[in-house]
Amino acid sequence: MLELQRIRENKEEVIERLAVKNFHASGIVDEIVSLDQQRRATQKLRDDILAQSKKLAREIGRYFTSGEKEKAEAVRRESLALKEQVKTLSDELDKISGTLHNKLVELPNLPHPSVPRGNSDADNEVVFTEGEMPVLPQNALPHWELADKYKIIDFDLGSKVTGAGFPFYRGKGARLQRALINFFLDEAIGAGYLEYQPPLMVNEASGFGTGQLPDKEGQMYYIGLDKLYMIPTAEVPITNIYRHVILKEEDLPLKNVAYSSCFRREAGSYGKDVRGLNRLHQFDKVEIVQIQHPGKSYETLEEMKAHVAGLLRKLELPFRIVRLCGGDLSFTSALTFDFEVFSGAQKRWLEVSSVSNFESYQANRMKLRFKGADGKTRLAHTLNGSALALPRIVAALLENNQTAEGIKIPEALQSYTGFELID
RNA sequence: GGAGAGUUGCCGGAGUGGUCGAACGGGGCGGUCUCGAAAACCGUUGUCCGCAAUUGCGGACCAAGGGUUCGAAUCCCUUACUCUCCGCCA
Repeated sequence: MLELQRIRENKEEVIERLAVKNFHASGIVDEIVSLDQQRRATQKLRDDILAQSKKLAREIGRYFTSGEKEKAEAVRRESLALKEQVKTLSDELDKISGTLHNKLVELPNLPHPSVPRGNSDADNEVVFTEGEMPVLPQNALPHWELADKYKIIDFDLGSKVTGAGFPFYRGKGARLQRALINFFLDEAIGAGYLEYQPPLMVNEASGFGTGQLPDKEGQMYYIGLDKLYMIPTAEVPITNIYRHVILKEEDLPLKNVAYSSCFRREAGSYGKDVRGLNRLHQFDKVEIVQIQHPGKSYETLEEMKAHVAGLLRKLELPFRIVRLCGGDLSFTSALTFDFEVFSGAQKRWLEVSSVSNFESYQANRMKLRFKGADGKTRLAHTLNGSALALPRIVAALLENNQTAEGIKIPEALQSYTGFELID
């Protein structure tokens, strides 16, 4: 949620910046500014009458205690008239505030000035590339065939037991999952992150806090009986730890890491994008989250990028970093860098991480603040990044490391898997 | 799932209709004292909104939401959560 003051004071800039996200904001911004004016005027009216009414109530109290019942009765009648007015004005104020809030929540976050214009992932800007492209033989297999060949992932069995997009990992496939999770967690802990194991379901307030609700309601699994949402990422529970919290400035930055399964309905996905491990309804991910001082959040974004790059380097995967264009940027993000690994047999780049700065957008929704040295309370900045999501890493590892003898496990991972080869 | 009790400020904990934003204790911050520290003593201590904008004024907030009343932390209703006992259970 954008800060009202910012909209009020920089109306034109807000409209221009949102245009980069292909969001036409002029109408709604005008409405917001006008609703805000109405709200303030109405509150002034109500508060004045309320103050008067409080004064009378105290007077009645005093007359009662001193036994002057007739005087009390007279003032009571006077006060009764005010009551109606207060009620009317309060209802009006609630209505205006509610509408204002609903409008405010419809506005996406402002993109950072460095975000390029564009409509889709085709317009994203490649900012960095590293690693050697795999040279595979003509008959190289895509990962879903390798998974089947070595009997390490069973998609059909998942379909039978649950549905499409819920695979079983088996034998060395299952161990590889565990190894990656532990490797990613250990790396994050080494970089100063505190490990959490979060709940896999969250309530509505948490879904709202990080911005999944109401925007992406249809993308989450919902347990109606208990009104709980399956988490699409650990970002949701981990960031919401700080909902309605005022931190101390010296506590910043807070660095948390969590492994969790993630659940996504992925309504509307189709085709080669969903083949094999490319897109699943349930997958595993290690997520890093930071709460940072507004003046330092972009340094932190760089630090998080460096962390993710380090992981891919250790896994010996060729990768590139992409700056998302306005059209591809999420609703809540100000600046996002995607990490993509090259999957040799599919011959395509697969997104394995998304590192974002949300500035104060999520913090404003969940009222996450910190008290500065000057005693003033300000919104903090929130950031998060996948470090990393497993399925596409596994896809790239399988495809890129396939040999006649089997699939080679990168050295950094061998102490975690306990084997060097999947055969 | 059944029965009962509870949810108050940074923490503990009073307060059952009338200046209660809230006693008292602890903690934090500032000061006195001291070479310094401790102790003691004094003062101070939340968040949000609005008006005026230099210190000022008004309103809201005692789990959340609604109701009764001139007036509610205090009474009523709904929801959430916590605790105790029983049941069930990894």
